[in-house]
Amino acid sequence: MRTRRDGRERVPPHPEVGAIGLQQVLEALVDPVRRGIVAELYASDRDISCGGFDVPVSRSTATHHFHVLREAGLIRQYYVGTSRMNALRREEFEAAFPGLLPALVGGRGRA
Amino acid sequence: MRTRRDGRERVPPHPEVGAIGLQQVLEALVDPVRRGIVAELYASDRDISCGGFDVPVSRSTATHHFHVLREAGLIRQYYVGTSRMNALRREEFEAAFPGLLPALVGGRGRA
DNA sequence: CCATAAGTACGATGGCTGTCAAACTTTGAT
DNA sequence: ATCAAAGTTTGACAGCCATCGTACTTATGG
Repeated sequence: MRTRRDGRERVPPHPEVGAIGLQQVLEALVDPVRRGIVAELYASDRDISCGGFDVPVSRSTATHHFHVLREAGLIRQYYVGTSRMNALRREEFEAAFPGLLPALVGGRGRA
Repeated sequence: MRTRRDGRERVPPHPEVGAIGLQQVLEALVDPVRRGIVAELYASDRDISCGGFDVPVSRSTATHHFHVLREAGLIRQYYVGTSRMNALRREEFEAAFPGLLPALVGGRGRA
């Protein structure tokens, strides 16, 4: 279905990575749960549904984290059936913040 | 003087960078005031006293920020007279967290 | 049509932390 | 000896945010 009862789009808008500041990105990635989500996506070559992550929080909290990550330009979300898929915005993000993702969720350096 | 009334050393101990986790580092660098301090040190080729930074907070708050940065292994502090000098632990930190400092306080990428 | 699966939205809550002012300490200069 | 400069420490406070449970929505399968 295209429109919903409350009028909101089912897939919320994604900001352009170029319009996002480093502060917002850091506030997103300082949370270990969110960093874990991004790390899983970074290490994977395919998109992952919200329920497909190994997160130690409730579903509603997980939704909150995905929201923050989306608003920070780190992930793109789209629906497949009832599942919401998450894709890492790799190249866009790397262009805007060079070296940041590798340094934070790449394998090199201390954890 | 070497020992103080309360017995504490005037220069508190500095942790080894190898004993610090990424989580602690990010919690230190997510604060814009602290990131500004580190950015000033990163762009400078000499150490800077606590009062020599351009920070928009009170002295006691600044002290708190320097404390956090020191505990996160980002700076080394030593006294010169009444002034407390701050040195960026550049190489040590780069070895432990490759690329992180340049990505966060280096000039490249979005602010 | 009904049940189930997968998320979302909303309110409430608890803990953390950045902030400041005030009092204090140490050092250096007069 | 005093005084000023530079930081520190402590306590208090306000705002934020991660978390959860509950209720709700949407889509799919029988």
